Amino acid sequence: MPQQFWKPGADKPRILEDEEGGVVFFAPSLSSASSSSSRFGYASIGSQRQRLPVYKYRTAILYLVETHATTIIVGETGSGKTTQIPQYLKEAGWADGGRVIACTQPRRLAVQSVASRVAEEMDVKLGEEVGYTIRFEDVTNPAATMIKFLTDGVLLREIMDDPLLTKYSVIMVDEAHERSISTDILLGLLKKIQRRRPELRLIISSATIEAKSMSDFFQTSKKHRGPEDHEFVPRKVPAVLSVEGRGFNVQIHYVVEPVSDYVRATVSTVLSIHDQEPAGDILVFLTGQDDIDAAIQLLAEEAHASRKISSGLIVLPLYSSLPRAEQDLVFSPTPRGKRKVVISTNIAETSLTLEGVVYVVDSGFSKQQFYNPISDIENLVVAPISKASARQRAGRAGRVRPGKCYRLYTEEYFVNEMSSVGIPEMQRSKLVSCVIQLKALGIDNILGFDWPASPPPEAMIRALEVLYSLGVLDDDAKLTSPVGFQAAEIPLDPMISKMILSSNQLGCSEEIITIAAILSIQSIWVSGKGVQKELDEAKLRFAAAEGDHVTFLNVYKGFLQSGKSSQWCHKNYMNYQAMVCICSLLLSVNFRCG
DNA sequence: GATGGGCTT
Repeated sequence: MPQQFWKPGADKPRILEDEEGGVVFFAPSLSSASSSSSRFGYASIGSQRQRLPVYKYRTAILYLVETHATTIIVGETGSGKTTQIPQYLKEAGWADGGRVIACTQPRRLAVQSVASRVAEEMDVKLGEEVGYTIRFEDVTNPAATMIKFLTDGVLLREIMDDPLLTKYSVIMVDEAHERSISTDILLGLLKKIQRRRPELRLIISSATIEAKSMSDFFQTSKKHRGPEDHEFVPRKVPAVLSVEGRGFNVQIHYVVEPVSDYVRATVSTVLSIHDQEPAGDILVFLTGQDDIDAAIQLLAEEAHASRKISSGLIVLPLYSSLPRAEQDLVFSPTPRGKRKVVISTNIAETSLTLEGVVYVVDSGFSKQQFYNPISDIENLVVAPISKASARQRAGRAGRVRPGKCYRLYTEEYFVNEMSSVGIPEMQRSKLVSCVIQLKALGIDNILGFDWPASPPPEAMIRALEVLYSLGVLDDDAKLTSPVGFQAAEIPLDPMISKMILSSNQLGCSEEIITIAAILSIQSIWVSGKGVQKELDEAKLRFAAAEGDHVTFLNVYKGFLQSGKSSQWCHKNYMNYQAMVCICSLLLSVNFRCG
C-alpha cells in the first residue's frame, strides 16, 4: 500500500516551518532569474563569480571583517561563500606582507576540490598562490601561498607548532554547523588565540540556525573584556550576516500517519513517485547497509511482482564501505527514459553531492554514535535526525530544479518533537584524543576550558583516568616526559600511541606499527551484499591462531609480496584504498618514531 | 552467533 502524503495547498492546514529559519527551502527570486538559463552559457569566470549570491555582499563582508574580530556568515549551500570569501579577502589585501588567509573544512575531499576550484578561478597553479593541506598531502608553497585550504584537524596540529597561528591574518571556519569534534576544539582554541592576537580575524560559516549560539560563544569572554569602540580595536561582538543560497524550492510532503516500518514505507514511496511523478532521480536516506540492502531487496521483489510500475528503475546503494567502483556508479548519468534511485546513508547528506536528484525520501533516522562514560562504551544507534539534518536532506532535491521531499514522519512530529539541531559530536564521544591534544597545547585546566558545547564532565574525567593509567599524564594531570609528549606527538589514538612507544623496548616496533596503522583505519576488508561468504574465505587464508592482530600482519605481508597490487586486493576482498592509506600512515608514524 | 552512520590528525 502506498504511503499517504498530503499535498501542500490541499485540505489540511499548512503549518509553516519558516519560524526556525526554513530558508533552506525557499530562496528569493534571485535564484530563478540567475541560475537556470544563464549559468550554462559561456560566461567568463569573472562574470560567473559576480552572479553568485554572495557577490552582492562582498562590500558588506569586507567591512564586517575589517571592523569585527569575528564575523558569522550564515549561508546555504550554493551561495558561493567558500570559494568567494577567501578571494575577496585576498583582493582586499589580507594576504599582503606574507600573511595567509586560511579556510578550514571538515573533510579532505572538500579541501581538495574547493582549492582547485579557487586556483582555477584565480588562474593560478594549485600549490602556489592558492594551496591546500590535508593529512599526507601538503600542496602549498610557504613562500607564495596566500590562500590556504585545510582540514580543521590539520589546523589543530599546526597549533602545536605555532600556538598563536601567527602566519594567518584571517581564519575562516567553514561548515561550523556540523559541530565535529575538531571544529569545536578549533573554535575553542581560536577564541583563546584571538584574545592574544586582536589583529586576527575569524569568519565562522554555518549553514543555518546556530548563528545565535555561535555569536554568544564568541561574544562572552570569561576574563577581561577589552574596550569596545576603540578606534584600532575591532569590535568584540560578532557580526552576523545571512547570505541566501541558490537552491530551488523544494515542496515538503509529510505522511499523514506515522509509519511502522520505514524500510517498507521507503519502498512504497519510491514506487509511487516513479509511477506518478515526472522524470527525475530519487535519493533515499536510510540508516545503514542493512536497511539499504533490505530496501533494495524489497524493491526487486516489488519489481518482479508488478513489472509495469517498476520498469525503468535503476536502483543503486551508496555507503562509505562500498567498493569504489560501485560507489562511482551513482555518479553515472541516468540513461534516457530511466530513473535512478540512490539508496544512501548519511554520506549523501554532507560528503557527496548527486546531480540530477529531484525527489528525496527521508526516513527521519540516521545512525549516531553515543558514548557512555560510566561504562566507557561507545554505541552506534539508530536515532531520529534533527530539523537541521532534515532540511539539509530536503535541500538535496533542489539543486537542478524545483523538487519534492517526502518525509516518512508527520508534520506534527517535525514541528513539535524533532530537536532543532543535533547533539554536537563532542558530547557523545570518547575524549581521550581530545584531552591529550589540549594538554599538548599547554591547556592545563581542561575542565575549565571554554567550549562551544561543554562535554559531560564524566567523559572528561574518564579521559583523564585513561591517560593517567597509560602513564601519559602524571599525578598533577600534566603530560609526562618523555612518554606523554611523545604520545601526544603521534597522530593516533593515545592507547595505540602508547602501544607503539612500549613496543620499542620489547623489540617488536615494526610489527606493532603495522598493526597500529591497520587499527587506525576504518576497515581493510571490502564490504557489500553478495560477498560475505567469499570475504570469510579470504579472511581464513590469512587467519592466525593468535588472533586478529596477527591476521592483520599476514594480510599486510601478503600485500607487500604482491607488489602492492590492486588486483591482489580485489582478489582477496581487500580494500585497496585502505591499504594505500596504511602505507602512508606507516611512513608518517615511522618518521615520527625514528 | 552477531556485526561497521559519517568524518579526521
